[in-house]
Amino acid sequence: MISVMIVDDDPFVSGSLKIILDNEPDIEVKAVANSGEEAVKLAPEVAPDVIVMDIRMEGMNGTEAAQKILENGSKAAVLFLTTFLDDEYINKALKIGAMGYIIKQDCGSLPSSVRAVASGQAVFGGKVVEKLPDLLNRKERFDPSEFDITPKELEVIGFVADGLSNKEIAEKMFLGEGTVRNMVSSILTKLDLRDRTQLACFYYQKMV
Amino acid sequence: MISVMIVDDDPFVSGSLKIILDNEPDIEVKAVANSGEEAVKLAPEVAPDVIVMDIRMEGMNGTEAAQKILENGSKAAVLFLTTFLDDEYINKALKIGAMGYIIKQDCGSLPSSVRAVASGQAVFGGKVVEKLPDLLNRKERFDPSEFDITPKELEVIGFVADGLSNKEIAEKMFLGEGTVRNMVSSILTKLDLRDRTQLACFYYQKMV
DNA sequence: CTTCGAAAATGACATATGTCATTTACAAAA
DNA sequence: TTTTGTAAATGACATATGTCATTTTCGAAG
Repeated sequence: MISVMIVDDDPFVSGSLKIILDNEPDIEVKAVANSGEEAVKLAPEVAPDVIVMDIRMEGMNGTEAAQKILENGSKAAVLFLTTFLDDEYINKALKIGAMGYIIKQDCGSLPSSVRAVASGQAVFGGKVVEKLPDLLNRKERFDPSEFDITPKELEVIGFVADGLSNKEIAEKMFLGEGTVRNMVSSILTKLDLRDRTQLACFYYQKMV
Repeated sequence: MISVMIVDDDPFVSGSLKIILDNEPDIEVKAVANSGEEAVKLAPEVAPDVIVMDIRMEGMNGTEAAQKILENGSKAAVLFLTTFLDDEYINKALKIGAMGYIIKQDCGSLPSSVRAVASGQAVFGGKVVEKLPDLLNRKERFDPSEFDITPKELEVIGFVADGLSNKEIAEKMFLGEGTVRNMVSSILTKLDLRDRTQLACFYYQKMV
């Protein structure tokens, strides 16, 4: 028997979820919390196997609540429900160790998702997983040609973003240190940056 | 009733999987293929809801076979089995639109994973999902207390990673420039880094 | 061959940076 | 009160960095 706690600040939603899950023979809804705060309070005494939680809530939101709960030593698998496909939320959810992230709309698959999560697998809604490859492959939001960045300069940028000094870059590229210095200078001018640290920041924020 | 096709070049494994799945009342193993090539052939006539496939196989491997099958118009949800945690494979699997990626070892959860996949959710083995945040944004968890990083130093790190100079940081924090300089120096020593650019890189790779 | 132009290199310079030893300020503990 | 520990600041120093003007190299175009 899988014990579940439901967390949603909309009573209608949490009620519906309870009905859906209680209808399953091997799932039992042990508690329903109407806020993140309440969930944090209830979690230790209820000790559910799975927490089904809305990610958007008034007051303490889902990720915050889940984080607190997990910090408090709960071994529950957290399954987030959301109406939105928000990269931010996905990232946060993954970071705090959530075991699932599915879309409210397809609540028909909720029971099987709960079971999978309870058995230690991670579950993501189909639409969510479609986004993963893009996130994985770090798409560039930056077009080097727009700024007249040459291929060699692009290489230098990469090295700077690896934390290498001009001297080290020079060795890697078989160039003089002064040359690299000039190239960095040229890059900074083109990108309107001040120093190599800003260049590294730019790289991680806009390029990678 | 969920129809399944099993693909594994090890007859013992595919046999075991068949037994496990056939034991479920709502799952039916319609076909067993012993190679990627065979799977590609069988898929159109079997038209399974779910394909449970080993990712490492002689000849055509799992991702290649799955790609072919999906290209041929199959609407099956592909659930990969693997003994390894290989970033390469995860990436490929996600890219071609696989709906699951779980570890052979925990085959106990296979039925619930199959159900979840069949209902349109994506499933990842627990160990796999632990890797996702890193893959998603190259961030490992970093515990400041491990390195005796003080809260104020943490703030400085953030400013450095915004590309601010020591002077600018000093103004923001109402400190002397020299003080900030010392703090940066202290941080670099603690984290075993050489300069602020490396610190910025560290921030984007390990923190945030 | 000569000319041309881009890439590479050099040298000089000002500034930012990182390290270190030392001092000051200040609050908590004795 | 004095003592003590820590954060903050200072000053000195070597080095790295970024800018700029200039020169060299070298291959392609004439």
